[in-house]
Amino acid sequence: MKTVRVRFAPSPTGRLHIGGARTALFNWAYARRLGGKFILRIEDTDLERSKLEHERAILEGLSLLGLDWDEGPDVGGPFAPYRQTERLERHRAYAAKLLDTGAAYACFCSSERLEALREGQSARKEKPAYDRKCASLTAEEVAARRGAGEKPVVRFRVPEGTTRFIDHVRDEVAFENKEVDDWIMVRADGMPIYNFVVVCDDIDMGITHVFRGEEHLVNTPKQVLLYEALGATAPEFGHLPLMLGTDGKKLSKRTGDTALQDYLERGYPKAAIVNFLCLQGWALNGTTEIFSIEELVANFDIKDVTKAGAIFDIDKFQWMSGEYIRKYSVDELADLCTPYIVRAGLASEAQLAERRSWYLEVVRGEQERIRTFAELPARIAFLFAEDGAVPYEAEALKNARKQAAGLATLADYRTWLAEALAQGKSTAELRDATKAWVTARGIKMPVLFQPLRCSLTGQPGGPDLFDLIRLLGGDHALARIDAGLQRLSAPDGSPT
RNA sequence: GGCCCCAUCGUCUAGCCCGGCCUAGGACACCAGGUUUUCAUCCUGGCGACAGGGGUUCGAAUCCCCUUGGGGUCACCA
Repeated sequence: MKTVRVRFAPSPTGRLHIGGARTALFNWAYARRLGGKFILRIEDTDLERSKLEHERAILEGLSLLGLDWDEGPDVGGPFAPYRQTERLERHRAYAAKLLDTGAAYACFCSSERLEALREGQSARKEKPAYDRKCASLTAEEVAARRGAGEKPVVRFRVPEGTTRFIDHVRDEVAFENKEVDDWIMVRADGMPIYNFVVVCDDIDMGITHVFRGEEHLVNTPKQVLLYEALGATAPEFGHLPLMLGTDGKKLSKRTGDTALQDYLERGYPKAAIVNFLCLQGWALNGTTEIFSIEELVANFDIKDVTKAGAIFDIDKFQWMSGEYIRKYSVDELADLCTPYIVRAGLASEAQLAERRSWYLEVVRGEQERIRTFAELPARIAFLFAEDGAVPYEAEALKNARKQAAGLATLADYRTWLAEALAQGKSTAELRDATKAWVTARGIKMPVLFQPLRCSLTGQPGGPDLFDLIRLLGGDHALARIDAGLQRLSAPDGSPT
């Protein structure tokens, strides 16, 4: 059994697409499961759009997800280089060989002619295809036109017949060759094109399995034909179902974030991203939703991948993210959230470090309420607000005002609390004593707690109020109650 | 439009390859209760699908065909 060699071959023309991340993940898992090699290759033959910064970002994204590669542009390997533009010599040699055997031919048709050709075809409702005008040029003609300075493209001469290949996701797929156009392998400027280089490099790098997105399914016959023309054995394929937007179409910016980076910035834990990606087209056993990347590796098989496209369900993703958030220790979660708090401008990293134990309490209080790291700042912003100007959310205000006796109760409680605080009551004592105080007055808990919560936090929900009083500090809590007494009686609850 | 791929709850899926154990299981979302000082967490319950039609078979979500629907792709992009 030959060693499995799979690759992920992104083009550095933008940020890492979330679908690309899943493709990488499945390739990686397949290699790791079978003890094979996972190779990273950069497809940068599109000189216009390829950028080194994109390449760096992509590598970084993969690393963050915990995917490591055995060979690649940064780590090298036995088949270096791993950037396609650095392999031009090899590609040229293959092209020359194909030209030599007649499997490919030079084509001098201009872009303009091709465009006109296509226009005419589609106007006549014919399928757009090259008319093979240059397919029968003699060697002499080609040489003459080259000599005259004309720059031809190189086209693949598609033979007759039917092309079949193994697809591990959907069994065998077949295409009639007559449906395949005489596609361009090399541009007029000498730069080879994707469908051509990918085959050259996969051959040179000994790639045994090609798992990629379903949008490449129609490219496959072109490539398989090329393997045959080159006398090479085609690898086995596996076309992964597309990740769809809520409109049911290929995930695009129209319907949601498409870049891995977007989700990282939105504060989804990496492990949650990996876990969720697994579920788009694959299932561990149908009942286990939460599992680790190690479990993926131990159980992954390309044959178990679903055939149908999967709509990216952000609701489920957020739920899963929350599950991961709750699994962290408070300490870890605090560290993970820190950048988001800093970015929101609530506090600097140094300030949070200074008040580490306070910060940990804050995080502990919100851990079961947030689903992403990025949700924390908005939830705790009230802690950093001016006592007299805590923003009141409409819902909080409504809840507070629903209590007819709320204001009077809060006023009385304010006096009682000041006294209790002065006595140095602990949080637990304060909590118990307050409940006793409420009970003694013969009123329901919310009568006090709603206006109190609104005054203190301005939010309709949140952690235990006595934990909050400790976090705020007694003086601040009292100041906020004083402000609340005023603001709750004002028509719009605005700070005075 | 041609070609190709696909088709189980609203969504992600298990089951399908090797028909019976499926009165189709799980999860998210949603709804209703419970717990709670609120929100959240947590717990309980509910809603909810084999696209349609033909076959094959004692028996089909599972096999075959057709229809319908959806998607992908038709570049000197990848």
